[in-house]
Amino acid sequence: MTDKSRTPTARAVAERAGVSVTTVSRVISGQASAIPQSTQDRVLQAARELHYRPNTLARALRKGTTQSIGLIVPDISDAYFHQIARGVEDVAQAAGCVVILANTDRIPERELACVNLLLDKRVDGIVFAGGGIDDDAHLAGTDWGAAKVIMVGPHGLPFPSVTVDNTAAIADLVHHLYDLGRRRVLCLAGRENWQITQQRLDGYRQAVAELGLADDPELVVFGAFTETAGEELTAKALASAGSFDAVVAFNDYTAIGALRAIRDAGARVPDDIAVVGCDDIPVARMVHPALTTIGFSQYDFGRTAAELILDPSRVPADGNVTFPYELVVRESTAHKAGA
Amino acid sequence: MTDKSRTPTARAVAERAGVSVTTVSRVISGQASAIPQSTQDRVLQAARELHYRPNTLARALRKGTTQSIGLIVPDISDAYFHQIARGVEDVAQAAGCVVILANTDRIPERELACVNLLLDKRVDGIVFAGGGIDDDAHLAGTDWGAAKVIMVGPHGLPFPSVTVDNTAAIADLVHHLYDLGRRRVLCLAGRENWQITQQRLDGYRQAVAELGLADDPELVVFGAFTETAGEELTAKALASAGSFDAVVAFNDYTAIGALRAIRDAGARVPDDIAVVGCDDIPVARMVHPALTTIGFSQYDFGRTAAELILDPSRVPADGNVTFPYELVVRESTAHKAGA
DNA sequence: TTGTACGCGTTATCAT
DNA sequence: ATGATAACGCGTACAA
Repeated sequence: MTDKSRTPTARAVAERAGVSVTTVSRVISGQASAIPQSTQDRVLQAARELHYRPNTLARALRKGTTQSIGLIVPDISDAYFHQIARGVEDVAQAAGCVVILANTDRIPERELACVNLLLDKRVDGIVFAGGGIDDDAHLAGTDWGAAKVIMVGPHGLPFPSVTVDNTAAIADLVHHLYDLGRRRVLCLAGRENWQITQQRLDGYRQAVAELGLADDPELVVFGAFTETAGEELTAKALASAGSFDAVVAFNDYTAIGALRAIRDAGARVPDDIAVVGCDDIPVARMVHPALTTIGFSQYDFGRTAAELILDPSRVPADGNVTFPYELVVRESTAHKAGA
Repeated sequence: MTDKSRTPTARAVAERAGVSVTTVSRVISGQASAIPQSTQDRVLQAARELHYRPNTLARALRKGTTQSIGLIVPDISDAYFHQIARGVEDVAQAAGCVVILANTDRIPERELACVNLLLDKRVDGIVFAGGGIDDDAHLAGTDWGAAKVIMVGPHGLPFPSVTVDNTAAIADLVHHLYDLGRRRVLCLAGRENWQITQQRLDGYRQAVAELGLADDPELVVFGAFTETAGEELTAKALASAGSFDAVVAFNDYTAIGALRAIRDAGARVPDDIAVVGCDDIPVARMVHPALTTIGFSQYDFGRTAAELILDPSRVPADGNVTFPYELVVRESTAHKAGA
């Protein structure tokens, strides 16, 4: 009576099929090259009857691979990141892998804690999305073990990454505004210590210099990538800073906040003030006026990152995959009223 | 020279500290009730020097608990579900657990595959979100092993669930439309074989009967919970069905699609046609006109589901946690023009 | 073609 | 207060 009604093991299947556990293992895991069909059938039959499911924990312990990918994001409820998550999960699921999700809120301590948690779970790889904070020193001392790591966005770690040319993208946005007759562009730039902010800020500054736009320090303000932050920063700028005829936000949520602040102040978009965002998350085209922004596929970011983890040989020599982006013009930009 | 530069094990720590692995295990996992501080310090010191991290796989194999929660959703890139995901992950992370994510697209075969994948990973529990399909027969034969399961939304399985009163919620919506003078209400009802659709449809039908509203079969149409489906169904109804002066969509995305179709047809919301959605996802208040809808906290759904998994003793006797909802009135509903 | 036996890294049971 | 040893369930040399 070994039947303690526990979940069946390979041993149980072996007994029932009248073979050894070795044979069971071989049949189940497909290395049955030299096992006659009759034996295989008997094993599979027994396995089916017992509802046998191999214990992936034991297998992982033995083989050193867990068939799992960790996904670290600032916030899964941010549209930018759940598109990435979907891409990672689609690729993983198709490969029989599982995705472990962790949110950091862009807090360095939490980033480190999440990395360690995932590493403890012996994930085969980690997709780290969101871009680096300062120089990512808080993660520099980490022993990543055998885990493959792919970064999504700019960062300060020696791992391959998947990105777009953030600097050029923002520069294009500013050129677009210039072409519409705008000369004073308020910049809602994200947090100053985010690498994504620094890259995009480079684009803003390059374009401002190149086009001879107003270069007023008061026109560059920092804050979170949220609607609330965008609204507050814009309201404050509207009240205190010199006037401006355009807003470039480094994030669509922030731009949507700006839209609201401008409307609440009684000004019109785009007639008085043009507004552009960045990332083209799905809401960008649902708001009113629909948002002009920079579009690229976050879903493909996720897919590609996961594919590189599953097959590191596909990582390009320089360690970077750069995706194209496009300027998506909608209702929130147009020629300046009376110009 | 046992140093093969592999990741250090308890054995390595034991040798360095001059104790046995048993002692190491006790100190590391906190069962050190009877071990003198001096010994503990030596072990902890050695562990720190070697950057020792216990192998959670081995621990899980031995203890039968993985400190992980599976989360099954139709689509993580749907706002409804990523709020839930955030709730689950917040609770899990605080408890030192990890969340494994799986998308099903509401396809029965994928639901089953995801369940099995998670069960193979020996998750301690599964949060199954999205509501049942037909009677959930495709999952009925599953051996859930030791996993605790919590359903989010209506379903056909013998597990506790977290929900709102979907029937009453939709009925309230229809009453609201009635109060505004609307008498012919188009119903965009989700897929006919979803349990969430059936519950909400009950609410629509009850209200229609009670209020004596137009009870035209053509006014009830079925389709996915997407903006596209909402747009197409509404456009078709606008062209073929008798006229209507209101739309009740069982999902905000669907309602947003309706908004677009109505605008494209040259009619005005809410003057000609009032539109309501359900769920109050963040976009609902960002679109124009802002959407009247039923609000409740998906985030709390997620938190609660995770808490019930971590502490099953908190499951109520009847197995159900029902959250309150509220009618959120915005710009998409108002008294009928000329009424 | 199939089986025996060991090890993956931990924790629990019994000793001492 | 501490240690030896046997599991947990599987994969894989090595034998036969």
